[in-house]
Amino acid sequence: MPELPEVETIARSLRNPAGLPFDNSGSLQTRPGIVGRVVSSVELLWSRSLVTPTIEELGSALTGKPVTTVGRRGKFLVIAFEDYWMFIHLRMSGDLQVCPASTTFGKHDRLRIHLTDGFILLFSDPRKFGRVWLVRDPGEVLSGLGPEPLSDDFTPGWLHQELVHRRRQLKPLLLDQHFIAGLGNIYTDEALHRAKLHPLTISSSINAAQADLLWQAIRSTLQEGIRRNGASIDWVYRGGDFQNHFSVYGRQGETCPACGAEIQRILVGQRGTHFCPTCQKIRYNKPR
DNA sequence: CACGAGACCTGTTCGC
DNA sequence: TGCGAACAGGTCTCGT
Repeated sequence: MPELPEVETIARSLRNPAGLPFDNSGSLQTRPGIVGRVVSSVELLWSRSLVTPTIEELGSALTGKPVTTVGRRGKFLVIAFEDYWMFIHLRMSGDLQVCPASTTFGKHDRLRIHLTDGFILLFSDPRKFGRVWLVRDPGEVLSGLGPEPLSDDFTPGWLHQELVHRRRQLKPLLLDQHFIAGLGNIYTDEALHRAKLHPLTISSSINAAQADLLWQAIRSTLQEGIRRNGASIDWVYRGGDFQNHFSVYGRQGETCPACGAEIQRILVGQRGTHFCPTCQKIRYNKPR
């Protein structure tokens, strides 16, 4: 489910003392933030959800400790304590929310962190792909991640150099978290459409102007996703709105909003890939 | 180095 | 209605 904008939305809601008022649907209560709240106990319901340390060590490390800050790095949620960093990756189907302590167990609950003033931080995950780490050194989990696409480290010049430096198809390259941290299947397809680049274009063929367009497309797509509180599709609903503004993702057979041509769906590296065959043509600028 | 296939998982939707 | 297949927002590992 979650890519950068969805994780950012969750991080903001956990940071906001009043909870984030997602939208006007009425189906979501505002959820209180967790910064400053103190851990009273932890429960692990699916052992593989916790990578490190053991659940006993997790409990003794955190009991009595307040949450100091909440953030995000790539698709990782970051929950900081005095001497420890907790990282949570939601993978395909994970979710993180704050519930009243009286909330009964859900079928998909994986980790419950009880807080002293009547709330539980609940990690749930139907598909069990999500993972939680508690470490003293953040590099243990985050080393190897590419730059944050919304940070100042990420520039058109850097992007062009890195694209030309490799010889890979754009779609799998943009999905590679070592290259850029945070893009997933939805936002990659949407960004490539905005940049008018075919997903199978070889990265080394991109010129500076195209790299500049791609840079802008990545930034604007992610920013719009965040502004709309992320995208929610299928049975996992979290209040985001971006799913109603997709240009290509999941729209195979429908018309391109830019040109009216029929959106195509192909498989690239086992991932469904959506694009407009008219707007996004492969051009070889540097054929070899 | 780059790519494809398989693994890890459960739930929903689609096609016959 | 039933049932198997296909598909799902992610990432890792292995073989070529």
